[in-house]
Amino acid sequence: MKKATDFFFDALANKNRFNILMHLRNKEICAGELQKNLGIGQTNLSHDLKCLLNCGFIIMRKDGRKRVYKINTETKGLVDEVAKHVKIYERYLKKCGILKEEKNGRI
Amino acid sequence: MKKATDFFFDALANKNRFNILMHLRNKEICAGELQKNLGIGQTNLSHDLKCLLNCGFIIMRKDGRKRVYKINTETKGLVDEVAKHVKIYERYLKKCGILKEEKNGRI
DNA sequence: TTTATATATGATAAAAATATCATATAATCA
DNA sequence: TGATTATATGATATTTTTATCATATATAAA
Repeated sequence: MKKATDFFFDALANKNRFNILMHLRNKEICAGELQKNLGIGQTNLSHDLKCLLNCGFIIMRKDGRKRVYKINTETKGLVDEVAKHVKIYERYLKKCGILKEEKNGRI
Repeated sequence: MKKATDFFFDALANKNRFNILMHLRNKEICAGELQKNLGIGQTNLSHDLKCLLNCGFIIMRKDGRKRVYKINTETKGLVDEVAKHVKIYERYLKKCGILKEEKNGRI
């Protein structure tokens, strides 16, 4: 049985979803615009936004036929914290040797 | 090409690896003891410890034929922060509906 | 009230991560 | 030195995650 921490990382440790959060750090954006900015396919984006929404990381309001998304305060704090840590450990992470260098690639 | 953030989550968002960090939050432990406490297989544990070590999240010292591991300060801060956030969002995460409820299971 | 735009849904294919297996090394002790 | 304990390594099987496809719905405008 999965625990809250498992769900937390399932939600956050996804490239597309984390990118969405990064983009929402300082402004509200509608789905279509996110799609253009991030280059995520429409279907994936929709699934990912719903996930983030259901998890409570972002909030949504309708504006005509668009849906406008905004990050919530605590999540913004966490995303900033993660970004900070990534910067600190960047050089180690990139030469870990256990984590795969490329998607689908050899170490 | 993977970026630092991708490696960061590859390293941290792994159940075993995050559990190891949780266990190392307040004390040093050797590999064998971690194995007993966490119920991870020897091989996996070894791979995971090496990963965390290479990423700079933990440090190691040899003690006879044992290897004793300790979390570093910044990582401890991050792990605590994550634990805090998991607590805040727990109820939402568990009923996301997009994230799978069980490994290998239906939503 | 038909058409267009914006986004959602669910099934499955494709890709990636994790666990397991067999074996290797390193340190200590008899 | 040979045996034992503690841990590491690399290849591959297994499982899980992510992307894609086909289609649906919701809102607005013509």
